[in-house]
Amino acid sequence: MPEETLDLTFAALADPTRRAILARLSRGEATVTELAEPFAMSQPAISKHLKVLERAGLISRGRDAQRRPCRIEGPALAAVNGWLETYRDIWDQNYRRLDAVLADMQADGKDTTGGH
Amino acid sequence: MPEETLDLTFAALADPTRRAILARLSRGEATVTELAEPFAMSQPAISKHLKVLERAGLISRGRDAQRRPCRIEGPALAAVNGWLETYRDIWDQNYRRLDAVLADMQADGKDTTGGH
DNA sequence: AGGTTCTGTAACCTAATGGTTATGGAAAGC
DNA sequence: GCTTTCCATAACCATTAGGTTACAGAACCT
Repeated sequence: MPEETLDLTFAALADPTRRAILARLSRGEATVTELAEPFAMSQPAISKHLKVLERAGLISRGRDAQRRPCRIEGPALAAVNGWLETYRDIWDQNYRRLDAVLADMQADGKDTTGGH
Repeated sequence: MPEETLDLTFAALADPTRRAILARLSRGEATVTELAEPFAMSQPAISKHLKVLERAGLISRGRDAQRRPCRIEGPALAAVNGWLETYRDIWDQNYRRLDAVLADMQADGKDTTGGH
């Protein structure tokens, strides 16, 4: 909701490595080394990325002995969706078309949706 | 659709000034000076922000004599929504759970979750 | 023609970003 | 107890980002 949170969230999502990490986490929890494995990048680099994602609220970290399993967090993504919703009439063409259809229906009471 | 485009789009959205510009443009076209007016910032700074937004495909610029009217572009925002859609089951679920929690709290203040 | 308005570009500065290597610490395994 | 595994932190480096001031150019207005 706050602007500053959106700053962090969008900034976190602006990196392809971090989006790939989220894609991986969307299929279940994973440890840092598991997350680092697919990338041609050092482990500290991944740790930094995870810190960015955590600060943005996009992931959280638990504890399993030495492991630090990461889990994706929904609310931050929901906030992005919330922001995007305010622009729905702009990007969603179907929404405009529906709007036009509803306007037609209200104009003359005829069913313009049935005769495709 | 391409990863690189998402990079530019998310990065563009990570700045509050640029999101404010988009909010302004969502209510109609505006020139550079019109867009710069609300901000405690120089005009070249706004021009830079507009360049970032344009490179991200979030706005386009027309021509009206010396004016360079800016218009918001839907497809880039639709791309963000498309990316977000692949995570809908994640943030939507949490949304509902939060919703349920809030409903419980508002219902009677009793602990209906069966816990502590 | 000359001045004003609107906008983009260049040069510059500071701070943040994204990567590295080196190191250290906690917990498991032998 | 010693080693190994997993991870974070520190120090450093190059690049990018966001801001500034100064300037230049195009189009309008006398």
